[in-house]
Amino acid sequence: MARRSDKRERLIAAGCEVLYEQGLRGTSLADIAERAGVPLGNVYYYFKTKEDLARAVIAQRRLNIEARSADIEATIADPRERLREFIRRAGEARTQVATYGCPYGTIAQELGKTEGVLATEAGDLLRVQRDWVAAQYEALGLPCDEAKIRAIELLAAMQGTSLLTHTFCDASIMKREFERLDRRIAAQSLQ
Amino acid sequence: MARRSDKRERLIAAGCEVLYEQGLRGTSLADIAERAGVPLGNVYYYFKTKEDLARAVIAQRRLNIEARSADIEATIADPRERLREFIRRAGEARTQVATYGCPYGTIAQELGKTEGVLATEAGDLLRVQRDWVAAQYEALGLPCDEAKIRAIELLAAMQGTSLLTHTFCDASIMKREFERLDRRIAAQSLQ
DNA sequence: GTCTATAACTGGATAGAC
DNA sequence: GTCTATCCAGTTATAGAC
Repeated sequence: MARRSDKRERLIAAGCEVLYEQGLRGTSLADIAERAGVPLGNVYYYFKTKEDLARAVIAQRRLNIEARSADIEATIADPRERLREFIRRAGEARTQVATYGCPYGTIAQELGKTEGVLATEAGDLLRVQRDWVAAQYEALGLPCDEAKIRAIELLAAMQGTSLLTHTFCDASIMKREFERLDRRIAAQSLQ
Repeated sequence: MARRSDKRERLIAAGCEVLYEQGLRGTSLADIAERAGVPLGNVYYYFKTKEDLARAVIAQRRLNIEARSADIEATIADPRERLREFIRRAGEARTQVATYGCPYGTIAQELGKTEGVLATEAGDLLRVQRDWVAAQYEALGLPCDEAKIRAIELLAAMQGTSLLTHTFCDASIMKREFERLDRRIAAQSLQ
């Protein structure tokens, strides 16, 4: 009867967690199956290959990013305040970041090295954020090129801070630097 | 007669390359042995385990960092100019960074996720750079705490830029952002 | 649709000849 | 010291019973 089950969703959710914690190469399908409470062999009914599951996990992460952006857009009208909220929300994850790194940056970096196909989709996780940030800068009156440059500058600061926060296992780094970024945005003149 | 051979050095050199290109988890001992021109089984005469070889590779990277710092110190007296030279030299690798990421940041991030023992030693690659940069800021008259904060801020900008350069495979990002950092240092007032 | 058993393969590590 | 052959554990993936 092709009755529905939530196994597929559970596998994706578990995959999100474990891939974040251990990276793709450090994770076996058995790890994911166990976390999801699904027998190993059953995974292949829902996903043709490990790469296929990874792709679904990345797609889910992307949906999360887009949902967050949409939520900020729906509740805040001023582009500058939107950027500040974007920074503030990212900064909330600092305890997790200190343990596992940025969920988007770490996967983009790991997969960017070798996994040809997945590299692009993982990179999109940063690309969509760059585009959204750039759109806010444009809305603030910057020309398209300059907006994109500023977006990269902001994302780079966030990603680099996350990397050091992770490497030094020190959430206070992220707290301080993200507050600095917030102040910079608040005060920034956009000639 | 225990005659010397350069096999150990070749293995470390090959390991430096391959680990940078593929990450630790993406690299087999066979990969390294092949690149070094050493039979697989022979690797174990020089290194007890794969982790042991990785540790030697990281130690080599650290020596490279320290040699570069020492060289800058020996040729440039002014701390501000030393920092600018530090940024300039790092920026020279931008083509490689666009392909494989920062050799220090990527390994720190990968090993920081799971490898307990190696994580610390990989993290040291960034720690020694932070300390050296902080020492230059101190020499410029900043108190110890503030110098450390500025060092983290600078390294974060460099690391984040490297990550985006890698993810977007675009060396021009690194060129532009590192030049910006250089100008910022040159103009920075240190009250 | 679900699950067990297992095939096929990869990769770290060792034994032992030379 | 050097190298070949091989063991063994873990992992992806499949076959086939239920």
